[in-house]
Amino acid sequence: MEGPSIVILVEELEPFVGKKPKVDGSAPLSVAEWKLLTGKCICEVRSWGKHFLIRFEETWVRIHFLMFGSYRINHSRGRPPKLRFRFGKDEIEFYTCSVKILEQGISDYDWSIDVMSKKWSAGKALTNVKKMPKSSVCDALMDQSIFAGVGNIIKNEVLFLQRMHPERRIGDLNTEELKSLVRSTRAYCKKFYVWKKKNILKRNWQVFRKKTCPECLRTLTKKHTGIGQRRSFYCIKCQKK
DNA sequence: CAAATTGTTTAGCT
DNA sequence: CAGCTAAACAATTT
Repeated sequence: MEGPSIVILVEELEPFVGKKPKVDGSAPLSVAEWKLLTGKCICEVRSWGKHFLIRFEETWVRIHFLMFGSYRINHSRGRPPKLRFRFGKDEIEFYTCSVKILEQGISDYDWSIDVMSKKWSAGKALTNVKKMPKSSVCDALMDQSIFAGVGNIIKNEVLFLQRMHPERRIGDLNTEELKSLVRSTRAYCKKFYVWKKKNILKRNWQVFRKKTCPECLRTLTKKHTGIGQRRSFYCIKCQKK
């Protein structure tokens, strides 16, 4: 689940803000931690990168969906959720996710690196990315301390839009190329959000899980790239090293 | 149906 | 100690 999807989740939960759910689930929280959520109302929901954040009065909860996480609103999967909120006839279930109580709240979050945030800063992204000249662009884009919210789909699509090879080194790019990469990443995240909401995300994928380059019709290369060894789909002709 | 995967954390090694 | 690697986790989709 990538950043834009979490923003959509926030919107879907807005109608429940101010309400007091019955809370349960199989998440491994201590008795004391469960107690922090029971009988409390949801005061606020927000996102930071791939983190979904819920404030129960004085307590912040962080849900991270990792690779396989999902959620359902009034449409249970019929297996035990990690976390469940029930409001009268409405229920929300979160599956296969990590659930954490944030002891020190959300004061440590830097909103300026969240690609979906109003406070996002292109300048900061540029400064941060320049600090890792030895890294491949594919790793830089996936670095959550620089581009919080960017995942493997966004990485692949942005690199194709930039006609940039995933294994190019940050240090080999000039400032204009880096600026363009940073801006394109933000822009694509916004598109991802719009397309996902309209349910037309997949049909807009250019290279992710695709076989042929939409530009030259050559067969795309499929390779695990970078330190992260995440799958990259790219065209060796259109995306030069 | 086997394989791949919208991801991160932690332990343990060099 | 910095930096890397393997392992663990987990369930749907292709």
